Amino acid sequence: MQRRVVDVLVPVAVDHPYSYRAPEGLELAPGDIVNVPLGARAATAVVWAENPKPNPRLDNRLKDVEKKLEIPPLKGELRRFVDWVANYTVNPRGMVLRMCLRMGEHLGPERAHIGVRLAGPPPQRMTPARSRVLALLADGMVRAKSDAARESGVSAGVIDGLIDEGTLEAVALPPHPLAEKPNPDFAAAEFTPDQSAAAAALKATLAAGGYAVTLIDGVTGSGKTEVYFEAMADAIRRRRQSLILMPEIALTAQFLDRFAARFGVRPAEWHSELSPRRRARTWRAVADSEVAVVVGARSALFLPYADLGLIVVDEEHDPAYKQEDGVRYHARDMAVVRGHIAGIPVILSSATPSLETEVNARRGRYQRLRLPERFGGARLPWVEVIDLRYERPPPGRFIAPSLARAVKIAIERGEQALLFCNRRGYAPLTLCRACGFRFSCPNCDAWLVDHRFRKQLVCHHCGFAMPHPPACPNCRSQNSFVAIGPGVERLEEETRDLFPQARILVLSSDLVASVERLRAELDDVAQGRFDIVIGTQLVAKGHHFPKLNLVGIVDADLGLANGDPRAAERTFQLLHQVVGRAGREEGAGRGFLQTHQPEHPVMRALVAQDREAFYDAEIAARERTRYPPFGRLASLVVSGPDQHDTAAHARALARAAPPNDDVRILGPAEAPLSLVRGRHRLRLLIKSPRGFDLSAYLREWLAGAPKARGGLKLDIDVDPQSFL
DNA sequence: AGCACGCCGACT
DNA sequence: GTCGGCGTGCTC
Repeated sequence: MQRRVVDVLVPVAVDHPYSYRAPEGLELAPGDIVNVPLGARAATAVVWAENPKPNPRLDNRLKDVEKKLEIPPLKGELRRFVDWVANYTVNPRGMVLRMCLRMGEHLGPERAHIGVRLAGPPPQRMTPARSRVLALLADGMVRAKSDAARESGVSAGVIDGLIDEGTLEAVALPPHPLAEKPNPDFAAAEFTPDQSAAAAALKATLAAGGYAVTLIDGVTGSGKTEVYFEAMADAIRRRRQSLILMPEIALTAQFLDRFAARFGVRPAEWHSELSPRRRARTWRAVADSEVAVVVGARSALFLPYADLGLIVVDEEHDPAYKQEDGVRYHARDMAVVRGHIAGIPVILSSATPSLETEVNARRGRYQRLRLPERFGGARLPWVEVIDLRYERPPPGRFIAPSLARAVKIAIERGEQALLFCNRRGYAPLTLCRACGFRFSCPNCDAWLVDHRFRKQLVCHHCGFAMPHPPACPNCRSQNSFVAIGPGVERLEEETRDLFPQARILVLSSDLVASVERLRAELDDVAQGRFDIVIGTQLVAKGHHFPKLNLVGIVDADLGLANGDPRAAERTFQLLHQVVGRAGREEGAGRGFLQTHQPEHPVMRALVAQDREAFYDAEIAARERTRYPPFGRLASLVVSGPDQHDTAAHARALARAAPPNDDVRILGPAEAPLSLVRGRHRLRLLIKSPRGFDLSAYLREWLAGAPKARGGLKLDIDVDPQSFL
């Protein structure tokens, strides 16, 4: 007897779907989510295709689909996206599918919420706790059991007791929705003429329908968000879903409030810190069209939207959009792909677009909407350079006198100052004054960073930590250690010394106890409860601090030192963003850049506020060197515990590369971090012309290359963003 | 990614 | 003699 066979993509590291028999009476179509036996276990997987003539060689090995889940099927749109991402990033399709199915194993029936209401005579024995409950419920209304307990200050046991006595009645509550429907007309925004024009253009793009990419190119504080909210309002009116991608969802409390101010309710959130239950509910609600707007981190791209109508990528230039482990993908680029596949508009928003996006806008592939002015007439900060070659901070100090004076004036005026230093800890290097010994990580090719708050020397790459030893491990000298270079903790010390009266807050990811705590601290800053904030790049991201009028960049050269082709672009974007924190509301902001190279194009562009000149120069340089977006790159990193084995494998890999006139292979060479977590790393860089199918080339190469085994590992990164 | 199978060191 | 370490390979 012949039974129907379907090809099912399983969420494991295989590229091709497996064939399963459909049990009698089970209708299966592509996209259906099923349970299948897989080896010794069961897996939740997705029917990828019908299979009218299954491979006869598999005949006796075919297993049955166990069951079809009562979940909306994955749309063809999402399945094509999975195929596309897997192919492009050179990953097994199963691993990409797995990202779509990350809803946890909590998709069972919703846990019933129980409510209680007054339903019978008072209990035989009355107690103070019981009377408080009865007083609360005297109005006869239904309350959730947990609410009733909390509001009357009793434990849940008291409520249960009253239910047993028949005084209260338990009633099933309908599950409360994850997110209320946003109201597109809840609050009309007040717009500048530029904003109105941009919003109108976006609405026209939406009305025209179909795929289109629009760049909202507006200075910090110009109200880009409110502009794309108008497009979103239209999407809501059309009853289609919207996705807003954010680089770091944990820090977006203010954003959620702005959304609520415009639409009356908060949007659904999607990020890694959701509890399993909430994750499952959100996933399901997105698939069921119960959620109209999702604000999420990059993984939200892989949600099973019932009817996605608009994608927004906020701060599209942000490096956090690049997923650096597992399936390596760039969420901005994949958002554009998803928009293309779904045939819907994509909005990219930035004050400092990525070079890729800038080039696409200049070529007219993307529509550009400019918002050149700050909302409410606020001016962009005035930026000046402090040339550290001439104006030196005192020995062992990092704040130049003129910056210190500016901070003093700012806090005397009751304004806030931000000192930016993109280095966690106290000092990036500790050495022995007597013998020159430097503390380095035993597992990595990196210095140990002095963290005085934790009282440890810490490796930022592997987490290795050790207490400060009393004497130099090399020469036994006592008290001979010197801290070299600044970190935020050291700046705090210096700042407390300079401004003993000031209220100072240090914001650094390693000092953040929890997301909630961070949100509270950011709120404290916004409320003016601190005078000086010292922070790493944590402070660069979209927070609105009304009283902040002064920004000092302590080490503007920091990001320029490494040999990364994107170093200048990154530094420009980061410093621009940080400086843009100043003067968003009151008065005119000022920014100071402490630098040893004031003539560097990045510094010049920031001081002259001449972004175009910077892009012109950077685009010309990329064009000359054939770096992205004028050529393509992939990186293959071979790593392993033994240096010689690793190097031998990297060389063997290089020898196996198919000859191709379009492709240049550089290396293997020691990767910039040649040792991480005890693993030696060698890198091959593959350069090709724009438009060349690097993914196909890599697949062909790897199919004929020796496999990495014996502790060796190969990491493939198509379009690498960071060279570290 | 799991999970089983398999081949080498320290234990009841 | 077995228990268990994790390296290797397969999953329709």
